[in-house]
Amino acid sequence: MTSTSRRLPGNRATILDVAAAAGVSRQTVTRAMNDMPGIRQETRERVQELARELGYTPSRFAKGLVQGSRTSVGLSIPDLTNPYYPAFASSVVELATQRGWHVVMDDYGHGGATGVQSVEHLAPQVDAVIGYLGDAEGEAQAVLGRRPLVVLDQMTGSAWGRIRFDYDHAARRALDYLLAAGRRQLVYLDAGKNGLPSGPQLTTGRSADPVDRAVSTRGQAFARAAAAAEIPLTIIMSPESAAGARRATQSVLTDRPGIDAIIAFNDLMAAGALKGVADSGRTVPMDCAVMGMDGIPLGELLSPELTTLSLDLREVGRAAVELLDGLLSGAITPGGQGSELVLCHRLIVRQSA
Amino acid sequence: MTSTSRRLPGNRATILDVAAAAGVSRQTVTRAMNDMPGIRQETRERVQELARELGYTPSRFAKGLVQGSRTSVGLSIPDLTNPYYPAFASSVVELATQRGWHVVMDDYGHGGATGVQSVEHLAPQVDAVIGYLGDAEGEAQAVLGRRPLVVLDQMTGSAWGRIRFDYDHAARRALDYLLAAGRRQLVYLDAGKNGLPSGPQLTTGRSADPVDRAVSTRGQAFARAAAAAEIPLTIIMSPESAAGARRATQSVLTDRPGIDAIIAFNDLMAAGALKGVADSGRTVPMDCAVMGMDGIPLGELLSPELTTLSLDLREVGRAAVELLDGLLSGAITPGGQGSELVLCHRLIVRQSA
DNA sequence: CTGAAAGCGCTAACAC
DNA sequence: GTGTTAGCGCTTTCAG
Repeated sequence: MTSTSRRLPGNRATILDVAAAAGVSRQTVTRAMNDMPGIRQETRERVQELARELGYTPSRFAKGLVQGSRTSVGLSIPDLTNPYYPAFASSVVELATQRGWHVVMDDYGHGGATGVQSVEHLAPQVDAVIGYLGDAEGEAQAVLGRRPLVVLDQMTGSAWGRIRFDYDHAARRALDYLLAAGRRQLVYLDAGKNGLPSGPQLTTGRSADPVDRAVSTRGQAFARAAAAAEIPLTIIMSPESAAGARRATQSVLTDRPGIDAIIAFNDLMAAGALKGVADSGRTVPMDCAVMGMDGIPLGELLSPELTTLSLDLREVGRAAVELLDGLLSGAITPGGQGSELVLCHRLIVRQSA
Repeated sequence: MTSTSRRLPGNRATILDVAAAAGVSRQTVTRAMNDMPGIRQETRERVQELARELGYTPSRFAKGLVQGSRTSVGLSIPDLTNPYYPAFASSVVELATQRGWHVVMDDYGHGGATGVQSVEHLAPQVDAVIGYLGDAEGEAQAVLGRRPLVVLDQMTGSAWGRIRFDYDHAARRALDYLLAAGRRQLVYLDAGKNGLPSGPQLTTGRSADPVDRAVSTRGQAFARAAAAAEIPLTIIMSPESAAGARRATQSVLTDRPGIDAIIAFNDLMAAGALKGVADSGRTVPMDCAVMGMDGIPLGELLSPELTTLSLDLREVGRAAVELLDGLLSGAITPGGQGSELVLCHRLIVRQSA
């Protein structure tokens, strides 16, 4: 039996085991392990060697308890599979790391979990949460108690920090551009549950009639903008995926051959729409323009390259981290100055529109 | 001064503060907070109310110390910006969550950090690490001591668990396919530092001459396969990005107009190569085939859709998590049965080759 | 139903 | 240089 196989997996060695093995006090072990002064080099090395043999690893809990550890922030994300989120996460992780924070990631979309459940999962482990929680029914801030929560793209709820996007601005920019380019038969390809192949269609415009509840916040902004511009806008629903968008696009193009512009809920769906338009034998942008929303790098790789309402995800990540930083330090108070930010999309014209 | 503003941000309320405020013992507070039996409903509610007002949150360190918390695993990733990694991470997070594990994510690519540094960063916070560490010079397993490390795509080092990819197999499959399709002038577009616009080129094949050190593991596998098939293969280097690959492709196509197939280091670079070929006025796949490697969803969104050596990232994630699970439970021992897995790529023929 | 005591593993402060 | 003491905030065990 070697010294390394002495203990069972669950039975981790403690500082006392090392101290006993080395015939020193636990304090000496601490000094050796943390490269602290006031210990003879020889002792230090002997203790470190023993620690390694015993497989000793300081308990992060005991250490955290006595030292107060680095702050760790939870990052709650609905779907890492949509390139939007990793791009955002990448930025958050980078900036958090710069501040010495740890990031605990939760991708909650898989098991059909909700944003609030994700926060509940993260809560015991973190000092704060940044997240895209969806339109949470539950109260995520309450779960966190006194620890700050920064939510993105959410209107309701009582999160301490909030980052919103000005979809009305984006919709106006998009419509202005498309209209100026002579587009007249516009479709908004929305993300939603009831996305049957020939799903529900809903036309608005030339009036300020309230839009169907199923329509997303983004879709509603476009409906408002269309109404204001007095042009009709057909809203169709599809699952939030490229494949879903492709099918929905094929189907709407069959139903309404005159369509000359499609605005998609996000870039991923726009990529699907691009395919769908091509499937129908049409050319983008000549026969039909396609516009995305998000500004993820993917857009530049498509052919034709995607015209999109871009968000600069590095800036969004920076905004979230800085807002959280302010909340954590007390420089920003919940509901106070700077606790709510509104970011605007920028229209990036490439080839697809 | 309200009761909620009583304490400073750093000065978190402890269980004793709540107990004092409620006029009960700390044990009663514990019972109230954790929904344990043996407490009157009225007392429970009163304590919970007070706790909320004081912004009391149980210290995760104290709790972990006494209870031994959920295992938390570090996920070390070089670059969330390459869609390959989030696809992998997504799978790992999902499966880890199913097991009740937490995932601490570290995207170490930004600040020019190395994989070993990433592990050092993660180490105080986690019970194990899964990671793409690159070809680490340092010894990451040593940093973790007795806690398991599972590395992917790494030949050297003494990680307890290892998942490798059979690049020789992949290279043979690719070359067989391309050769059968009549391709004769092949280029391997490798990822590497010295990727000048008209960077170093290196031709191999018809002999088993050892390949330049700068060439990646993947590139070397292709060089071996080309030598075995006795066909020449030109290896060029480019930065590991779509933009870099695009430039490198343009430049090699100018230098060597006869090229009829490009195999890229990964799908992201293949996307760039697609653009580069188009830039040069050629058509894919007629004039020049393009083949990627990874099998990320992006490939299906490109035009033409990318033919690629695909890996099924959900399976890779599953393999990593299951290997770690075995290591954690002792079912798999370092260096023993099942501690090293080799996964094979599958050729997915779409449109680009 | 509630309280008091003990101790998780570690480090800070002070002895020796 | 090294050891001793105290205590971080919580839950477990055992008394009341």
